[in-house]
Amino acid sequence: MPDSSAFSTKQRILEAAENLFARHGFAGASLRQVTATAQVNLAAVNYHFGSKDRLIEEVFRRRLDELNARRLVALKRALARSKPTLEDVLAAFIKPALELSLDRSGGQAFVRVLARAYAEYNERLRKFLSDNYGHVLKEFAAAFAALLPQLEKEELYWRLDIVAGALTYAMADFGVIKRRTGQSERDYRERAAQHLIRFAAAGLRENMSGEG
Amino acid sequence: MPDSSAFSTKQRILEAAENLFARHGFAGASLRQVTATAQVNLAAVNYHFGSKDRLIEEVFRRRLDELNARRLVALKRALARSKPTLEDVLAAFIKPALELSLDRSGGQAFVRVLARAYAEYNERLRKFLSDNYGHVLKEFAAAFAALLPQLEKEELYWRLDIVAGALTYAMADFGVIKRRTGQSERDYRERAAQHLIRFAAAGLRENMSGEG
DNA sequence: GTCTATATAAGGATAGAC
DNA sequence: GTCTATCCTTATATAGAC
Repeated sequence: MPDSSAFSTKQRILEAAENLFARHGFAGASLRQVTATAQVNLAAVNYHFGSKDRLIEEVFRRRLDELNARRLVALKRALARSKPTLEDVLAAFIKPALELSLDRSGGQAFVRVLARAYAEYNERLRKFLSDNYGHVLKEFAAAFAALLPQLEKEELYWRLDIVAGALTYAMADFGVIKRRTGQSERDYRERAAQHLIRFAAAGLRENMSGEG
Repeated sequence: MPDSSAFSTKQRILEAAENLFARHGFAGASLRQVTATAQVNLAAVNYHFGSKDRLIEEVFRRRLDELNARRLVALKRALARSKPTLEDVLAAFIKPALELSLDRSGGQAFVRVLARAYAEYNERLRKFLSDNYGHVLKEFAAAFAALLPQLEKEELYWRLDIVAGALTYAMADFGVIKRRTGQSERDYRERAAQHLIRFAAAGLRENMSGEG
């Protein structure tokens, strides 16, 4: 019984990998660091995952399957209202990510891993994410399009790209804001989500046909 | 005369490094790849820069010294107007980056390197950037604060964090927007900058004391 | 399913000739 | 300032015992 924890070897590897990928990137974190942190044998990674690339994919799959399922449920609920607003749709996208980031074990690290992925050009990883989760983004884009019918498609996509960048970084908490003393992590992050939603809604609604 | 180009060994290393760091990240791009791409000897990196870490810093310094100098000049000009607007200050920040991204050699790669840096936790790199260029961000923050006096400081910093994320990713062109056929790179990027400015201005102005 | 041991490649860095 | 050759470390991956 070599384990020093109640979790399985596979689980511990995933958790260690998530943390180290968040801190050092995919290329920067080695399997030796991962297995040492997880307190498992080096060979266990290849036994359970086959390769480093497949370990990376599993780090995403473990969280994204549930995250995106929740987003789609929330989107369906939002659109079922009599008068869904932009804020409703934005919240359907953001709040599941907020909840994930508050998850006791590793959620916060994972949103940083997501931000890393956004900046990666690795084709294998991009294809994996696009193949498995691209349909979620498509559904949200359609919902935004329905709520902003006056916008040309190209205009809408511009704005959604901007929103995506803002979301990715804000959720990953790369910024410089200091928490107020005594403010809980949950309060802080809920404020972050509220700010994001209002900010993004204002930008999406802005009428840009007028000149500035 | 082993060079196959008119540029010096040092220049060629910097350009190759910039490109490879943009595509593969700092850990993901090896010095062997860099020197092979630059068509110089492997040992040249250590001779000219001392180490990989210092090469990374020089990749930043080469572009950021000028970029941030231009930003400060533009900011000074914007604030010298009789009634400077949010859009003026945003443009002072964004347009120099736009110009850089249109630079013939490597500017586009560099804005992607910047986006990589944003996601890095590497303490040495963060300290280097903060020590050398932090004062620029402080000046812009002060200008925004003066234009948005009704906002609490924490509120303002929230929004600037969001803007920073949006800018970083949008300038790095990580999104999915397809260029219209026949649209030049310059036209495309100038549209991007205009969108960013209007979007960010709308979000910064939004009155969040009301409930949504 | 987990271990040790190792194959094999690639990494950063340097010594010393030219 | 540039080269070759090499040191030493670290990397991913696997073979085979338990």
